[in-house]
Amino acid sequence: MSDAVSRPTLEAVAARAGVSRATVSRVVNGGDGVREPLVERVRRAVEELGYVPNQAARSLVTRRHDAVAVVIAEPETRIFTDPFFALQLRGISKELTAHDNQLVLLLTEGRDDHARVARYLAGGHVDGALVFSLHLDDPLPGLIEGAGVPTVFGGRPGWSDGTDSAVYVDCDNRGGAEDAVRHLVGLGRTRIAHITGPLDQTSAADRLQGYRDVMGETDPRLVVASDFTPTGGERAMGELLDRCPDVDAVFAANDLTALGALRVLRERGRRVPEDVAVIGFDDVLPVAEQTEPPLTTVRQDIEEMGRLMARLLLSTLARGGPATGAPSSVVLPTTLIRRATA
Amino acid sequence: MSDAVSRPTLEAVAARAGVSRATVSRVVNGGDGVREPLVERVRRAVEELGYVPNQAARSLVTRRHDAVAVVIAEPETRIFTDPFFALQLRGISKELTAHDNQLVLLLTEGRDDHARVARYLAGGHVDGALVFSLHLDDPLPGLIEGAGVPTVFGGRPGWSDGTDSAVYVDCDNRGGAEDAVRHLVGLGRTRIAHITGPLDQTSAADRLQGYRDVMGETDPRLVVASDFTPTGGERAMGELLDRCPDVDAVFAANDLTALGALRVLRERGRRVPEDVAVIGFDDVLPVAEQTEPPLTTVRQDIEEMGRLMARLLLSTLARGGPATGAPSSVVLPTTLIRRATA
DNA sequence: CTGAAAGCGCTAACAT
DNA sequence: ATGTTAGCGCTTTCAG
Repeated sequence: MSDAVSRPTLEAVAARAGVSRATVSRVVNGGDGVREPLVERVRRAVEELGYVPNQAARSLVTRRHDAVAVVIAEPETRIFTDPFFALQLRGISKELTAHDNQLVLLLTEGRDDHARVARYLAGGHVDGALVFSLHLDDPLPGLIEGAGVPTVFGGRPGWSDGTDSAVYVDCDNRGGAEDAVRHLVGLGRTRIAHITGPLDQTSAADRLQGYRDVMGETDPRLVVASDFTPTGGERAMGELLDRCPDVDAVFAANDLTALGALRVLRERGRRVPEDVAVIGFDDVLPVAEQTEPPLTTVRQDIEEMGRLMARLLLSTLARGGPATGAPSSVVLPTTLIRRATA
Repeated sequence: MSDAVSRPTLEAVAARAGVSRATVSRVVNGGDGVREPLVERVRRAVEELGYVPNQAARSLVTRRHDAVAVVIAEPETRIFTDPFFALQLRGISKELTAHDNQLVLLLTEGRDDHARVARYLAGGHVDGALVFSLHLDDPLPGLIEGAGVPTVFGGRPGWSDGTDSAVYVDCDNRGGAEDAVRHLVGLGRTRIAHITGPLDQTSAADRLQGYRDVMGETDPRLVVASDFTPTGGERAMGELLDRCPDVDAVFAANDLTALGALRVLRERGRRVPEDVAVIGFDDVLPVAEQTEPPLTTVRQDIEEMGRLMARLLLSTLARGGPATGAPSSVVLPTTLIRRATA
């Protein structure tokens, strides 16, 4: 009820414990250099008064907030279809929590929101930022750079300038794609198609590159662009069947796309994997395990990537700025998970 | 880069504009009671220096943070399967953003995290809280009550004491369920089953109640408990078919459950809706529109519920505490969306 | 309408 | 090892 008024201050605790504010502060912040009996007395006073430090006052002097922003700049509705973000968020949340940091979520709905986000980051409300889903033409990285906030990106950023300086966590999209396609080749398939993701994202572009690495020059009609969604996958698969009725394998850019593709294949009476083998990417369990038949896919450890991003950022912050031997980007390996579709 | 050091202060702006700190503060906070020429001068100084107010310093004196916590206490993995939370988050985010408030996300993974959340809320880091997914035996509401932070709940809380005081936003689960079942009855179905959600959540309990309202006394074997997940829906549908092979309609507690049920029905060779009609609940588009056949379901406006929760909380905060004519809970209507399964 | 001054609650030198 | 003191950057009376 009437709380704000009555919150005890350091002063109050000090009075109660019969010590100075400084001593209480020391105890509250770890208790180093304070003798045991005093520590004990202060602890009790804190307990009795239900003292909780005022974060604003603390931040004002330490210039730290123990909070990091998570910026999700997905203009489209993918966030709401793909468990990807939720998983990543969970990893981030776990890691931040373990280090007593708070997660400030910044969702952007479009260009208009970019300025707001930039302003917020520049405002020094948070110690750092974790940024997702950049597209090639995204103005956000520039704005963030300008804000001067330590940042780790989720997925390799695609813009050209200053690429080296950007720290990111990604999975080996290209290598994973190569594995997938090689597997298809090993199965004896010869008309192997690829349904891409949005090619203005590096993850999609890299997977396409992996496909090309293995396939070399192929019938260009075997590559059809899509957008990481089930509906997009359906449309693309439809086109594919129309253009190349003899297709005998499909590497879909992600599991959701594969889901759509499977649906169309079934509708059109193609047996999977007998007539057409299918491989996805991500291994988002609720999707991949539940398709019919269960999806063979390239697994990336999404939650771990989230955790890693947070860890990287926190370690950067701990070193006091990106200057001191900044940690570098991490690219995690992928694994091909064989289920029933290939 | 080296930013924190160089961030200009009110003082700097004041100096540049040739006025006092107080005047700058007034202008920055709306400019009431400052004459136009001065306002203009100050604005320019702010612009030129790129001044951004220090939130910590401001909070220290105003005792406001312009931030609210969103607590998602979903012990299970539902968050990562069901677009429900993402949609709600989006609604909340939009509303908060519109009022210059920040969203602090608190994800809890289990009982251990409860204390942490309670401590955080009690710590006065945020002005209020939006809390989700309470189960009947959840200790969180009590802890939150204790923290003395204005709170709005997502979904009717189920615990018995002090229920009246809790403000929540929910949809008319019972009424929606009644509509669904009545529709099934109108279709001439007589063996209408219900696959429930987790009955320790009021949303699931209320939907079951709605089913009972219409069905009255029925074969108890027609009601089978589940958990809002596709896998749960599969299992439940399987049991149902074993126990009551003559079932001719199913009202599933949510769309994901319906998804699982549809899968099993297809596997077992039952035609939908000819042999068995199916209705879901939620109308989460990516799910409901994409089932085979498209799902008839009870729609609730999830994003709007999120927006409403935020609006309610903010208005409470604006009035300066829950005391002054606190806004009361809101229950939104539902609509039956007829697609192909019933 | 504007300025001067007093803190908000805390940490971090600096003394002791 | 503990206490004293000086702010962190801002808002808000209170004078003028």
